[in-house]
Amino acid sequence: MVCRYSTKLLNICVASYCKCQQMQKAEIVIIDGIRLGILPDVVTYNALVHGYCRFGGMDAAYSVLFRMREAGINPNVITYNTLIAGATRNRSLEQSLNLFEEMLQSGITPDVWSYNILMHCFFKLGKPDEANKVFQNVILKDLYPLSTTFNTMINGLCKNGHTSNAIILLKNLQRHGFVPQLVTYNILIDGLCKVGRLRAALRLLNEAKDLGLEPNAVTYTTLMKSCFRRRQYEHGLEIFFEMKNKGFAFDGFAYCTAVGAFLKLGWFEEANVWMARVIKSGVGIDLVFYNTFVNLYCKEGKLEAAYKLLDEIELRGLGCDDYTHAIIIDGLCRAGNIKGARQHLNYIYTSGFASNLVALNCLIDRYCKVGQIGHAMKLFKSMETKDSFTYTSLAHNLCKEGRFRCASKLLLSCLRGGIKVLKSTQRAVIDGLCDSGFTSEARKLRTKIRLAQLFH
DNA sequence: ATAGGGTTAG
Repeated sequence: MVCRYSTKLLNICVASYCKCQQMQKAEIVIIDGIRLGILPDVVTYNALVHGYCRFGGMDAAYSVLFRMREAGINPNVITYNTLIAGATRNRSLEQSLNLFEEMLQSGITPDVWSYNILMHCFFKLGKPDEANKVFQNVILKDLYPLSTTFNTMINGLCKNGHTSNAIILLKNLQRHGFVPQLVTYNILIDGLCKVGRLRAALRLLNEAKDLGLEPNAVTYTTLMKSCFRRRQYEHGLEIFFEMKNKGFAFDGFAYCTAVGAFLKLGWFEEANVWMARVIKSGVGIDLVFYNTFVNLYCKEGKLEAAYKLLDEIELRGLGCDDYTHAIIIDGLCRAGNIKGARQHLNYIYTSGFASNLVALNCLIDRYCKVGQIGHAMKLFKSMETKDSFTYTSLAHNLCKEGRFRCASKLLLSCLRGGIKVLKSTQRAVIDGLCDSGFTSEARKLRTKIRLAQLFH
């Protein structure tokens, strides 16, 4: 009895250390406990698995699974749920599916949470149909869906480009007695903002307020980000300071959003001040925060400092991601070191990274800006996927050189790929064609752009 | 433990 009680205390200790990124201290507490005769149980190991999934990477989490089996403790459904969710969070989606299979084969019966996590994983894989199958399965089985189950569905639909269906689902659920929570509203407000349906988003915000739900930090960050996306910086910053005045506990999300805006505006002093405040405030320093910091150094031209941060990211076991590398390659390009940028690109390819569209776009843009359009075109032709950024960079710079017919051809292939062309790019090419006497070509291009928009 | 944050063109 005494021993059970002690294990409970141990678990509280371990869980709280794991929560605040102090994995080493959590391990020390466990060792001290064993020395005193207090043995860790499933709950202890589950807390460790959870901590490592968040802060130490999946390999560290798997090693806990190994350790607990060695100690004669069997993983339970919570262990697997934590691992599956962790793999999903760490972008190892295939591993999540394998783990689910492994759980079934170990004779562990999945619970509602397992299915929620599985749904979430399918949505992240871009397979809404598979997620929906799981959803139907939960409803048909004798498992009671939780409000989280519905929120996961609504969120997944929004993230997979089916925001309208998400709204329809909400209305249907409401007819069956589902009471949306603030989370539900936050999900839909963000979804609507991202597809540009601002008025609908504000309607939902008011609906939430009418139900007595007070907007929280998530709501504010969502609205702030939506302003920055539309380049309404003043309005976005107003929301940022309103958050502060209302006494919301600032977290990394709000800070990174605001600093991102400062960088876009070129307000480096402001960005530095806020980054210092974040570090002082003691909020968890995660990969997104690091990436924001790397971006700040790159934009200031402090590449040495940026590289030091990359080392720190790896040292902490967070692992640089596509964002980090795109930011550093852009930084090298801006510093005029295209050779270094290409070397870094080769380096990430040999480290097992897939092709990085944003980094390639940065290189193309830089080649154009230094007048090496030939190099830009060569890179362009080697790319399997392109986006609006790729075409915009090339088209504008071709125009600058007076090569309007070439730019026109490019826009047409862009339209064929179903990629939108910015109004300013259209104008640059069409006006250029007109001014250099290719009036009929200009007319043809305009017609084709309009036709493409009709079918969009 | 379902929601918000970080990269590129004009």
